[in-house]
Amino acid sequence: MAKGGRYWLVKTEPDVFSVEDWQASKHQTTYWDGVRNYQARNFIRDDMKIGDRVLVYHSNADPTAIVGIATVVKEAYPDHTAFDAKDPHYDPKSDPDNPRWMMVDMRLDQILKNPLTLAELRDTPGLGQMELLRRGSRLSVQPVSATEWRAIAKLGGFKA
DNA sequence: GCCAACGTTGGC
DNA sequence: GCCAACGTTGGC
Repeated sequence: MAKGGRYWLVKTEPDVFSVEDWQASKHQTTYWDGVRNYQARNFIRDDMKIGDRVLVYHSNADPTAIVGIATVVKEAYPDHTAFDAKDPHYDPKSDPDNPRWMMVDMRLDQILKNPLTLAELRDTPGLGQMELLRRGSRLSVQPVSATEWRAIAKLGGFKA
């Protein structure tokens, strides 16, 4: 893994694709489709690199929590689900010759034994600046600082 | 370029 | 299920 890699957090709704679903997938690897927000797309397209580490967050869940950690294993390529009229994330404005939406592949490394709930994260000193905790934050792919990553690793009992 | 209307996200 | 916050669309 490249040193100096970046850290990220991605959201998923467990009713749609849970960390358990992910673990059951081949080689614990999946493509991260369905991102339909330009800011998140830009992170995927421009900044996510092989070896970057990723926090996996369950949104619209009970409880909402960081539930796992993952690693980027393939860099940005077109999100083909945008071209599929039957796909829930279909976007007729994404032209296959000039794709609007991108995705990366990620491998799930670990499901946390103790999920870190949103409430718990809010109570953790040093995480005040985290994008996830910002009021009204909706970014589904967001950067995490090295400091935040270390604090969360300590809380979650995984190696930073 | 402004901004109202609309659709979506996501915590609670 | 509610609803606040947000992003996008489209009329002007």
